[in-house]
Amino acid sequence: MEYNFKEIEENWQKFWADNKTFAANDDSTKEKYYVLDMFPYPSGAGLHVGHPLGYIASDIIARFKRHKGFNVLHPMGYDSFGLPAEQYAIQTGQHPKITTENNIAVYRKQLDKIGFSFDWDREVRTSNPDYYKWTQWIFIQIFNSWYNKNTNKAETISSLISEFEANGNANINAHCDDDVKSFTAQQWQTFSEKEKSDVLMAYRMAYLGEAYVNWCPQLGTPLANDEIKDGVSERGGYPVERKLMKQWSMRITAYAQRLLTGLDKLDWTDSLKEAQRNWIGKSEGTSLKFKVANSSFDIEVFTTRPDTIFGVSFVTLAPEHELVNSLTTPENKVNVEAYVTQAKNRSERERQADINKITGVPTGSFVEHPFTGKHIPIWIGDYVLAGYGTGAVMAVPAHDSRDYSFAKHFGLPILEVVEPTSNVTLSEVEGSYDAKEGKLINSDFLNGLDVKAAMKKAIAEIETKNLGKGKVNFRLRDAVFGRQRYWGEPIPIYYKNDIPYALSESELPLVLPEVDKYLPTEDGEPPLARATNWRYRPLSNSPQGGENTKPHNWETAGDSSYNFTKEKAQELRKNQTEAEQILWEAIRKKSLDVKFRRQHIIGSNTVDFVSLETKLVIEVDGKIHLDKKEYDAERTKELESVGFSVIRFTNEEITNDIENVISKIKLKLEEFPKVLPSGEDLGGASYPFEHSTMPGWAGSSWYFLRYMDPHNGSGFASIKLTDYWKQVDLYIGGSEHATGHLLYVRFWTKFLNDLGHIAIDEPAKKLINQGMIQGRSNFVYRMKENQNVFVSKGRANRDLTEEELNVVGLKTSEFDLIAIHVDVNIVKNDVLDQDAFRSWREEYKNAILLCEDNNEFLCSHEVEKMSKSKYNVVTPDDIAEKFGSDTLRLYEMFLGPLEQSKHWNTNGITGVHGFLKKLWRLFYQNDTFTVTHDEPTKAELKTLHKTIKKITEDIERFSFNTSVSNFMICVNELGDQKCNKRAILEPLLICLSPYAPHITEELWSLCGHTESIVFAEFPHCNETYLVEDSFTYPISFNGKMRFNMELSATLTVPEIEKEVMSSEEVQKYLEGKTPKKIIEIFKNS
RNA sequence: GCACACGUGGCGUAAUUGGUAGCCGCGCCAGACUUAGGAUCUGGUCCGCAAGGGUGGGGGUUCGAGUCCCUUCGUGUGUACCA
Repeated sequence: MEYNFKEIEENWQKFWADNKTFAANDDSTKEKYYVLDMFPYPSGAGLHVGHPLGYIASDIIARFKRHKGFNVLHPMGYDSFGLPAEQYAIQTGQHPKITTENNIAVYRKQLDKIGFSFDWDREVRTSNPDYYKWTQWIFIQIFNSWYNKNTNKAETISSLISEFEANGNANINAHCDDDVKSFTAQQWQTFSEKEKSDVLMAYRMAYLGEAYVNWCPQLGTPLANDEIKDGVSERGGYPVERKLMKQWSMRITAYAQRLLTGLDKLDWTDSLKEAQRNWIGKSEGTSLKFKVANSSFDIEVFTTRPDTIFGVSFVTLAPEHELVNSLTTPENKVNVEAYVTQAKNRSERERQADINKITGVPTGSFVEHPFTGKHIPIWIGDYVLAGYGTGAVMAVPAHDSRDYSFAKHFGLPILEVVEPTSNVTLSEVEGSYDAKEGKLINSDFLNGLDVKAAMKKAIAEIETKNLGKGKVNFRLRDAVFGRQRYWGEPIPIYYKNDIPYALSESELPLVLPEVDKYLPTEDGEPPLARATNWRYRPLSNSPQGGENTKPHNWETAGDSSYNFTKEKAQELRKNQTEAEQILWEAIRKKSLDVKFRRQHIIGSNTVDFVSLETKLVIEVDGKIHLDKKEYDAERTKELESVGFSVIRFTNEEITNDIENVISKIKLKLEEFPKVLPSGEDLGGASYPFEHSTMPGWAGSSWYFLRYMDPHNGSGFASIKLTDYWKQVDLYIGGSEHATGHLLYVRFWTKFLNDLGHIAIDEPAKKLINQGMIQGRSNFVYRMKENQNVFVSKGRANRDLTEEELNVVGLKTSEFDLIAIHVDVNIVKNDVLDQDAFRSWREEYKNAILLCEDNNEFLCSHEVEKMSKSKYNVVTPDDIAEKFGSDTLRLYEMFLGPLEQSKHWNTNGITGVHGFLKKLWRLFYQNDTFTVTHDEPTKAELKTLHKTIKKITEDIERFSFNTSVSNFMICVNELGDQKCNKRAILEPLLICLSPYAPHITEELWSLCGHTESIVFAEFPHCNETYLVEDSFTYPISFNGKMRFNMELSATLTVPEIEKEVMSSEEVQKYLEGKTPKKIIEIFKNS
């Protein structure tokens, strides 16, 4: 029987889905194993063959661990907020929600086809209100926290407030804004609410602050540093400029040191850890004050080379430095102002472009050298960054290349203070001598010391003289958290009298509202400002819901679903039950002194009766409610969470004794006195929400936790489950997230750990980067002279024949060619399918193709990124269609080491497919399935156990390409042995099943098993089968192998040596000489 | 510029710790079965007739180096005025 992969794969995929084979168990005695994949953004282009690479690898591990008896958590979901869907929405008006849902459907279909063992019941989507409710909740925790440097932890803001109330901020050692003024407890008490808020803002971990941001006008949003590539936006390639904006930011810098030291205990790739280290950019140095001559100002600089203090020949300030104006002398005023304006407007891109262009102006002021008292000029230069260190440097041109270029350009003095110790002399050094090696010269008390000693002495001297102190600086900046965009999580903040307040937990999720357009408003406000009536209404004192006001926490905020519920409510009002009718008349007649509404919408519920003033809900439970106890309880809980109380009556109670019911209601009303709107809230005052949304990294910074408890309605994940699943044991993802996502997720994990919400402080124990798969594009050459003529690659430089010249319509063979992309799917091994080419596009229908002598048309090729526009996209679906998913899985692994980047090329795929066919054939004889119970031979056992050993080792070191080879060797050997024995083939199927799950399930069930192979125990290697009777020893002379000798494996070392030395061959190579040394090497020794 | 990674047949690659370089697959060559093959199967395939030589180049450590060290060239990735 043929290997019918299509049928087999569809059947087993259905089986796994129907039986929920891969559901992880939250309550298991098995050891847990958590394998996580990179969170995909569902783009419109769907998956190409590069995407599944990591997923296949992680799936192999997940399946392997199941065979090894682990309780495996292997989830998948979508990072479904993001720019592309929004850009598409702007262009087409299509709601990003719809685009996203469609894209997800495509992804899901593609993923299912590859046979991944995901637990789909745990799927999460960051754009789901159920999910982002908790993203918002975490934001509020961060907002309500400050970083205590004494405990080296984030703590809740209430501890800070109590300290302020008791002692002011004198004893507080916090990671906060630099310019916080000190105040006493008495002063704190006198502060207005706004003042208090402003002070707290300087301490909050999530804060609203003025910051220079990388503003991208085209995208209408600021971008984080890691979203900019080469001075333009990573997405779309738009220019980026610097802009001072009020922005939500996160104090990730508080964690800089912990993020750095935490790397040491992580089993992550070195290159990735290195990238994070560089990004955090710790540098130890000294901050040092220079007194400005004839003035009371000091300039504080940061330097890593305090030893070169005597080499300072000028001081440079960043154009944004706060002292620029004060230090500029009248005669320099015009120049300085012009320079500062120009520098401020210079966009990031311009700065990138003329990186070597040196600009600057003198201020006319001078500082005094702290040791010599000499006057040193103060300059302004944009090579000094305002945001790093103190925004000012002491320039030592002889020993810093940037200072050197600046000094050379403006003719400033260069003072040499370090003499190299190596064999170069100072005069031989071109430019500056930056190395931290050498002896100090021209440096007073530092003379003769080497650089290290000089640094220590200089710092000591600086500290005794109270000029400054040792200081550590980080390159890492606080992370900008606000995006002026629509398709993201709303930031759960509203403004009352210009003071930002966070929503309370019960008011979450703050659902993304509907807008008419996905563009900024005319006033440049973010798209959310377009949402009419989207304002905060305090729940405690204003009418909620109803026909005219949409509740602010209306789920999905979709008009359609709101209208649906509203219509439903109207309908119910018209079709009241008998009991409802009786009660309605009663509560209206009996003057209860409060106004009731019937069938009124509160949140996502329609309640039977409600008094909005007293927040009392009356529910009438018909017969149907007998089976809906749980639903009712849930509903009550929900209503209570937004401040309502609920009283229930059955139909019978009402129809039998309405008086009793009314008195019960009266009693209840006394319990809950009327809350009348008062003061500024009278009439249901409302406040504007924050209009910016969260960045893409918000939702992805904690998704690994949500998978542990994806349906939890009362928390982001229960502590019981986060304690059980703990950390991700293996994460496979691309290195492109090194300085973005992977840093932020570590930050949030540490934060949640500080506050005691989770027990771990690092998200993933082990991390592997899968390499990128690049596309391979094909080109055809088109003649410029005659656009209808295409020339095969080998003909490009060859003259045309007489006949061809006629056909083409040229007089001579002189022509120019341009290469144009051609769909790789109509090219095989660079040979063009000519018919397919003609039908590919209308304009090529009558194309003239000048071919090689064998009538083939050859294309040229190039390695490029896979993209639609290059016609080089190969989708996993194409491969699965032609060869099956098992072949695709094996082939992607076979391509090379997981971490290496590679070019997509299907040249070898037939080999892999052939292997599966060979495997299939082992189970069949003359078209009938035949496996015997015969005793396996020694050779067969050796083949099997050798393979088990190799595969186990390979999987454990993530060497998937070599295991595919080993499977091939095994099947080749078993084929030679004509082996069809159950005792051999069944263990082999288990070994192979993580790699090729469908074919192995099929053969496993054909072998008579009724249980899925997924949980079959992985076979163990029995070393005794690997022992040999004899061994072929290689004999080397001077390290070079010359010949082999087969000897019995039972021989002892001296016996072997005797045998070898007495052999004729050895004598031949020795040529009568005596060997100096004889070395025997043994396996595993 | 700096940091990291990587250079092995015609190609993708293998050689876990320094110990027989080239496994497995593609491609290619030859053969079998075939009306036919882009199907299937079998055999061969680093270079050289051989001795021997071969892991980008040069040097070193070692009895022995693809593997370790130095240097140089090339490719890729990340980062960029971070004082």
